[in-house]
Amino acid sequence: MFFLKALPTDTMIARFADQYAPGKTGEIGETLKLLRDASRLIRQLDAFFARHDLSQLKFLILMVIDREPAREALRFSDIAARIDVSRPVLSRTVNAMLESGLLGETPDDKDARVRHLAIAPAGQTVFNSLLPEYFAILTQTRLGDLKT
Amino acid sequence: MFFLKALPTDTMIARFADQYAPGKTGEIGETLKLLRDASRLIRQLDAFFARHDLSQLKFLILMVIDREPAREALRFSDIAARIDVSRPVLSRTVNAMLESGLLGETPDDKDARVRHLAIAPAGQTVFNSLLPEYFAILTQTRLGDLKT
DNA sequence: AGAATGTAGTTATCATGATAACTATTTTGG
DNA sequence: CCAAAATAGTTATCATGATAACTACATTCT
Repeated sequence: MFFLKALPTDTMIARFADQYAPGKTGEIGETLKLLRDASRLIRQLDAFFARHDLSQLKFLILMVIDREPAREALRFSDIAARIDVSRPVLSRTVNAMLESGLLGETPDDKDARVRHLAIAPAGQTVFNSLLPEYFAILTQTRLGDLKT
Repeated sequence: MFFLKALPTDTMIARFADQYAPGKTGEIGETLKLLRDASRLIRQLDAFFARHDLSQLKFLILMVIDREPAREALRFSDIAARIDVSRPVLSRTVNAMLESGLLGETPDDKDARVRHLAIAPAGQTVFNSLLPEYFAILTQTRLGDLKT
């Protein structure tokens, strides 16, 4: 993600927008500001995960398995249903996490296509160790509260 | 961008967060919601630009040149100063826009390294034609107002 | 003047997102 | 029971973001 460093001033927005969305200058400014703040937060999170040889997606995969109360493992398709990412990317990422020992895999007895994916001990350790800073970043950097 | 489809419930967040950021459950939930909504808006914008053979970055480049009141062209480094993107990506994108006729280039008389980049007629036409829908997307999809 | 430093932008390489088309397996329906 | 359709996941290819290291030109300092 990236975005404008300096947002358009309301005057600029009005110059553009009055013609197309009259009276919505303030609303557009608000939305642009939130977009920019979101892009900054995403960057902070990406940098944080990269420092720990992880990525947002890998972290989310650990999270959706971990947060499932009644189940030890999720199927590939269950993970896909919970995270808004394309299946090929999920496939690639899950394989990398199996390689690096963050996840473990068991086959299905009934259906040879299905993969059951669980958090491996190393993955649980990493996940637990990152949670505090993850929440710290989320609470420090409230969207919409950043200064312009 | 991508994100969780279903956000963690407050109960889940509390289960994770109370240990690390006690009492901040609501705040964390808010931030996650905004992040998710931002990621959806970014997707909508990306899809919109892709339909018109453009990208967010190309559109922003046109915008920062267009919005400069006193100047016809900006230097490469001026554009880099206004958009929060890496120079190599900017370089690649500007070159593509020159190729496709959205931008025009003039050299600097004093400094052979410098490129002055202006919006070409075709670029101006495209930019003007996309503005209405761009603003429509920004106002329709207010961040934080999307339903969960 | 000429070496050293600074500045403008590029090249090379990688990471991580997407879609389209594919293989393999299971289920369905005549 | 077997062809057709549905489902699970992968492969191939591309788009677009990043950093590190580079080239080329300009400026500074002795």
